[in-house]
Amino acid sequence: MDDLALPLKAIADPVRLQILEFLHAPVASCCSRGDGVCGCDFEQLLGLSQPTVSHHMKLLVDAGLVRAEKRGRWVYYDLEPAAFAAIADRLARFAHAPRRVAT
Amino acid sequence: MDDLALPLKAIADPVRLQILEFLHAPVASCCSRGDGVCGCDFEQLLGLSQPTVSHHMKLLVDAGLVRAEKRGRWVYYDLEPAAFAAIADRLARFAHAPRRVAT
DNA sequence: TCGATGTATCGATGAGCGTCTATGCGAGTG
DNA sequence: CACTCGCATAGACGCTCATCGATACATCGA
Repeated sequence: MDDLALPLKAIADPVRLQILEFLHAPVASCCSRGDGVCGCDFEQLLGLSQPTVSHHMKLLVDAGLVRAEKRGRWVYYDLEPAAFAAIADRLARFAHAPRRVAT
Repeated sequence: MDDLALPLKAIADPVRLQILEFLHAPVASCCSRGDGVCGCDFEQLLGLSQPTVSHHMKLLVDAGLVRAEKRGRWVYYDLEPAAFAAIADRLARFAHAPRRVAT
């Protein structure tokens, strides 16, 4: 119920949605390797400053939606599929309404 | 992509999540009838003022998540199952990552 | 060891949002 | 018709958040 608000708030932002889309299907990258996306790519992709990108990444990681792995000087990001599956399930419940009015 | 932000922002709030939960499985109501929930019920359920409740309802309706039907003096609210199914599908995509890095 | 580079943190600022009180509108009820 | 009641709107206040520049930290290469 309430724990849904945290990850949903993290997703409910155009910038972070774009980040998730890119993590889901990455395109060109300066130092990505196929098993993760380098953080420096987002700076150019989103047209935002580096601190802002770092801020959004922290939110996504704290919400459990994205996994961050530090490899040497870079940080590689990847989606956390289980988190999205859980949220999707919770929302799908509203699509199958029991609609019984108790007294 | 971006059209997801609007409904997600509407859901990503503890108060509105509680409203959705109640619409999904209503309990006691002063004037509900089984095919919708009277707006006056939320005021007491949420412990918020009437204008605040009206504000949240407007957000949910504008996001296409809730349907409002005016019957006489009251307004009855109901979930819009298709909207939640669509959002759940979009989020479920992130749980099934293609993970192909194009150049 | 020193400089370069990627990232995180700090402080400030401006916009957006949730909440309230006060008020207006519409529809029943006496 | 006048009054009541449910709901919507307007304006204001406080808080959160997205964003930036400046700076600190960490790691790699020369």
